[in-house]
Amino acid sequence: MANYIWLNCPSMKESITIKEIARRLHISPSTVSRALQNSPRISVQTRQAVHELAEQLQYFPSITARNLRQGRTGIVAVVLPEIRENFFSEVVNGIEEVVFAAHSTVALYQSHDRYDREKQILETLASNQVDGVLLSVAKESQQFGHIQRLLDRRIPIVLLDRIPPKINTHQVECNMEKGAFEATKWLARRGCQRIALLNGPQPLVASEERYRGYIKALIEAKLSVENSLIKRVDLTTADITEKMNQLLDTARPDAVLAFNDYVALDAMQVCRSRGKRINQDISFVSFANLPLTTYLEYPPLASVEQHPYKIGFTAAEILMKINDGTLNGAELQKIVLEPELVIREEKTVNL
Amino acid sequence: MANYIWLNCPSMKESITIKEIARRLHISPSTVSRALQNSPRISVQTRQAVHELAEQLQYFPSITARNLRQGRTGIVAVVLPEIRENFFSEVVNGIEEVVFAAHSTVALYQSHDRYDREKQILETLASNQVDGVLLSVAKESQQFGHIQRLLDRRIPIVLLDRIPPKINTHQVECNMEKGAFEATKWLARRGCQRIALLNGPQPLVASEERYRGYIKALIEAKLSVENSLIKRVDLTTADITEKMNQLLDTARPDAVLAFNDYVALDAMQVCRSRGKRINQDISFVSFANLPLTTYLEYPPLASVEQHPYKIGFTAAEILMKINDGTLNGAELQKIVLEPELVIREEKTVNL
DNA sequence: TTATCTTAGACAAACGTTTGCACAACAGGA
DNA sequence: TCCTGTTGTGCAAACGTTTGTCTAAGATAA
Repeated sequence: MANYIWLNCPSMKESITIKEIARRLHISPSTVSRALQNSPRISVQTRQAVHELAEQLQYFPSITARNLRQGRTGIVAVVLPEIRENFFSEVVNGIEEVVFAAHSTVALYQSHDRYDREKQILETLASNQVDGVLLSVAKESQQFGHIQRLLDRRIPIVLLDRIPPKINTHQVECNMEKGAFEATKWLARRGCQRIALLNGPQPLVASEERYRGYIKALIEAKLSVENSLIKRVDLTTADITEKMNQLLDTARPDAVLAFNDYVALDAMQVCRSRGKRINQDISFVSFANLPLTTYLEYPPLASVEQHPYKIGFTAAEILMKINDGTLNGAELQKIVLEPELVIREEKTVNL
Repeated sequence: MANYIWLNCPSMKESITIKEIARRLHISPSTVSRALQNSPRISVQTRQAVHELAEQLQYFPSITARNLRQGRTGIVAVVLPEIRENFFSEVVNGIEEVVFAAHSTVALYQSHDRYDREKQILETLASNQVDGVLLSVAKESQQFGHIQRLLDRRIPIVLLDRIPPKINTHQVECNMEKGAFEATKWLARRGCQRIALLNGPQPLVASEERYRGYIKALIEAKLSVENSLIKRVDLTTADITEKMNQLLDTARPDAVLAFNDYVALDAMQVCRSRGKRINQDISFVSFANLPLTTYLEYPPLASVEQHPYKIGFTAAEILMKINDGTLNGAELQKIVLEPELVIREEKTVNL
C-alpha cells in the first residue's frame, strides 16, 4: 500500500530503449542499433553520440527482444540429480565458469534422481527453447524418450557422467573401468588377497564399468574371482549394512572396493561395529574423493578421483563451441576423461 | 561437415507457431492464443480443435515472445557464495521448488565469496532484466553499491542469510542469536562451566549474532564471561588450529561453541591430537548440522539447525508473490526464522 | 419491426530488437 | 555529362506472442 501511487507513476516505469535514443538524436532506430554494435557503416561522430547518450540515459538492451529477434536465448540448462552431492556441485562449478565467461546464463534444474521430475523438466525446456542442455540422468530413469524428443527439436544436448544407452548425442564421462582397475590393482599390490566389490545397482552403467575394471585387475593379479566377494547395493544405508554383513559372514574379505565414498563409509561403520580394525584388518578404497573424508578418523585408503569440475567444464565448452559454430553439432563429441587414483597418507588404528 | 546440408534444410528448422495453427484451422492467431489460454470468449468447439491440433503438431509456445510481450523474463537470479557448501545447496533446493512450480527459471551464479565477482554478476543481471534476485552476499563484500544500483533499476531483491547493513530490501534469515543462546544454555545445563566460543570473523553479522546469544546465555546461567574463552577465526584450518591450541593452553575450556561444523571438526582434530576425549573431556556444539556429521566417530553433541531449505523456500516465495502482485513490493518483508537445536545421541570415547 | 444485448471471433498494434534493402549525397574516373 | 563507387543513413519487415477494440450474426425484448 505504502508507495502505490509512486509505483504507478508512469514516468518512472518507462525504461529507455533504442527508439528513445533515436528520437532524442533525431536519427533512426536502426542507426542506433548499428552504432551500439560499433558497425563500421555508421560514422564515428554518430557512433560516439549514440554511445554517450546511451551511457547517460543508462540504457540497457532488452535481452528478451534481442533473443526473440535472433532466435536464441543465451540460456544453458543444467539438469542434474542433486547438487548437494559434492560430485554434482563441482560439475556445476566447471559449467558455470565456462558459461558465465561466454555471457550466457546457467539455468539449474534438479531431478532429485526421479524419472518423472526429469521428464517434466525436459518438457519445460522444450518450450523454453534453451540454447543447449547439459544432462546427467536420474538414477531412476530407465527410458529415455524424453531425451530423444528434445534432440528431435534440434536442441543440442551433452550428457555428463551418467550416460544412458541408445541415445546418440555428445557425451563427457570419466573412465570408471580404468578407475576400478587401478584401484583394485593397487590393493592387490599392497598384498590384499580377498578383495570384495561393493558395487552400485544393476541398471547403472557406472556399476557395469566398475565391475569390468575390478575383474580385469583380479585376473591380471592372478587372484581368483569369487562371486561371494561381489555384492550390489541400492545405495541406501540399510542395504549397504546388510550386504557388508553378508560379506563379513561368508567371504572373509581383507579389502573392499566400494561404489563410492558414501557406500564405503556405511560399510566401514559395519566393520567397526563388528570389531574390525579399518585399513588394518580390512582396507577400503572407493570412488569420488569427497572432501568430508579429510575429517574422518579412518578415511578410505585411496579414492578414485573422477574430476567432476573438468567434466562440467568440458561439457559446457562443447556446447558453447557448437553454438558459436566452432564445432559442428553434427559430429558427435564423445569424451572420456582419465580418472586418478588418489592415495591418502595411511592412518591406522593404534589403540 | 557431415550433415550440413541437412542442417540447412529450411523445412526442418521451422517450428510451429500460433500463426501456423491459425492458418491450418482458418481462424485468426488471436483466437488460437485465447483458445490455448482457455478463454471463455472462444467457443468450446474451437477451443478443442485448437488444442487438438496443437497437440498433434507438437506446438510449444515461444517463451521468449511471451516474455517480450508481457515485459518479463521469467528468470529468477540466484546469487550465492558457493553451492558446494551444504547450507547453500539446501537453500537452492528450497528456491528451486518454488520457482519451478511457478514456471519460472532459476539462473544460478556463484560469487565464490569474492566481492569483485559478485559485483560483476549483479552488473550482468542489470542488463539481463531478470524478474528478481535472491542474494546471499560474499564473505568478502564490504561495500554494497552494486546491490543498491540493482534496486535503483526496480529489480526486486531478497537477501538471504547474510544480510549486509544499510541495504533496505526484503530479507530472510535465521535468528542466530537465539541459536547461540539455546546452544550455550544447553551446554550450561549439562554442567559445563567453562564454555569457549570459537567465533567467525569480525565483519560477519553472523559472528556478532552468535556472540550476543552466547553472552546472554552465560549471564542467564550465572557463568562468568572470560575474554580468554572467546576467539575469532578466519575459517581456515590453520587459524582454527592455532586458536584452538591457544584456548587449550590458556583457558582450559570444558566445552566449545563453534561457529559452524567445519570449525568444530578442525578444532576437534586439535583436541584429539592433544589427548582430549571428545564430548567427555571437552564437549562440542556447533551450527549447521551437516549431513557429514553422521559419518563421524565423534560428531558435535548438538548443532543449531538453520533451516536453509526453508530460508530459500521463503525467500523465493516472497519474490514470486511480489511479481504476481499478491504482495506489494513496496512493503519490505523482513522474515526471521527460528533455529532449532538438534541434539545427537551421545557418543563418547570408550577405550 | 426496431432497438439492445450477447456471442464468437477478427483485426491490428504492441513489446524492443536486428537486418536486408533502398537511397541520397558525394566523389572520382571516363 | 554520364557512369560507377563509396559512405552514411533510413525504411520496414520480422521474431511469436498477447490483448484492446471492433464487427457480424443471432438472440431477446420492447
